[in-house]
Amino acid sequence: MARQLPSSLLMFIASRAAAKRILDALHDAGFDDVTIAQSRLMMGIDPDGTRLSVLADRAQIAKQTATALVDKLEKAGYVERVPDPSDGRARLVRMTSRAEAALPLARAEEDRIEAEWRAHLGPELMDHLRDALSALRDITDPYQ
Amino acid sequence: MARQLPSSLLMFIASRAAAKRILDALHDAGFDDVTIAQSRLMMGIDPDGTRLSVLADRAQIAKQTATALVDKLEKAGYVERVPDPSDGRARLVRMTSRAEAALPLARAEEDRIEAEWRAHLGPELMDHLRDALSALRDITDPYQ
DNA sequence: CACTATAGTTCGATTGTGGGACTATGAGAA
DNA sequence: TTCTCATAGTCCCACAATCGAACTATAGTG
Repeated sequence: MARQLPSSLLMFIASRAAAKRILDALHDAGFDDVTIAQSRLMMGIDPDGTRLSVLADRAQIAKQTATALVDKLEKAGYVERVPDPSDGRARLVRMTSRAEAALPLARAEEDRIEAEWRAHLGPELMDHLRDALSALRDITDPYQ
Repeated sequence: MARQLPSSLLMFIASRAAAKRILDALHDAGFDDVTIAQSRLMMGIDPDGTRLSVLADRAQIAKQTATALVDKLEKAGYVERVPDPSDGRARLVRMTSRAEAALPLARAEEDRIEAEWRAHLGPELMDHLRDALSALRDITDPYQ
């Protein structure tokens, strides 16, 4: 009998499948120049814009990496950098209308996945899953 | 009120935290030249060795990528390539004693994480989590 | 003012990734 | 047998992601 796969690996498998589906949905809708890492960073942007270092923290990447990702997102027209009025050193990364057009598609695909999972597991087990994952965040997410 | 994070993102957060801990444990034990992608590939190797294309399927990467990863693992002394007696085209990727020395450490850290999660969630919720994740694998893992 | 901390960028190197083309071997059909 | 096609793996090449280190500009503090 094979060894039980660790929970973390099972999570990895499921989360990768979901990420791939969301990215495919975006690509199919014409947003075909965005990558997984870029979309992950973009999901951290607040409506009024967010500093790059905050985005880096949220995505748990170095700020040099965030700079590179924002460079590409900016070149592709998804975000723009505007001065931060409250601090001359900082700039706010803000979504453009292009990103705001893509966002509902990503959310819709997320919701679709969530619904499929609920249908597969049944409502009760799915609720347990969400409870467990939310609780785990306390001890696995340093930047919640 | 903030939007609920999708389950898949919560899974991503937790699985990344676990992967990082396992990798750190290996590094601390002197296996400091292995990377996450490499260890992920290595976990797919059967005791008697596994073909490269099978490893690529299991890790869901292209076989060129698997070739590159095996090259590095081989150079670092974790795996070796031996001819496949049943097919002259194929070769079997096999763990060396170095990899077999690292494996229990990785498993121990996995078990430790699993135990901590269980302690944090309580046994009942943890069981529900495992049930849900195992069931989800049916619809998210193309190579189970 | 001087000193230190912070926000962001640039440079350079490495890893991971896959498309395309290629070689060698196996398998099956004529 | 020979021809044809499929498969296993590799090589070449380009690009994305990543981060350490060093740097510039601005802020804050005594």
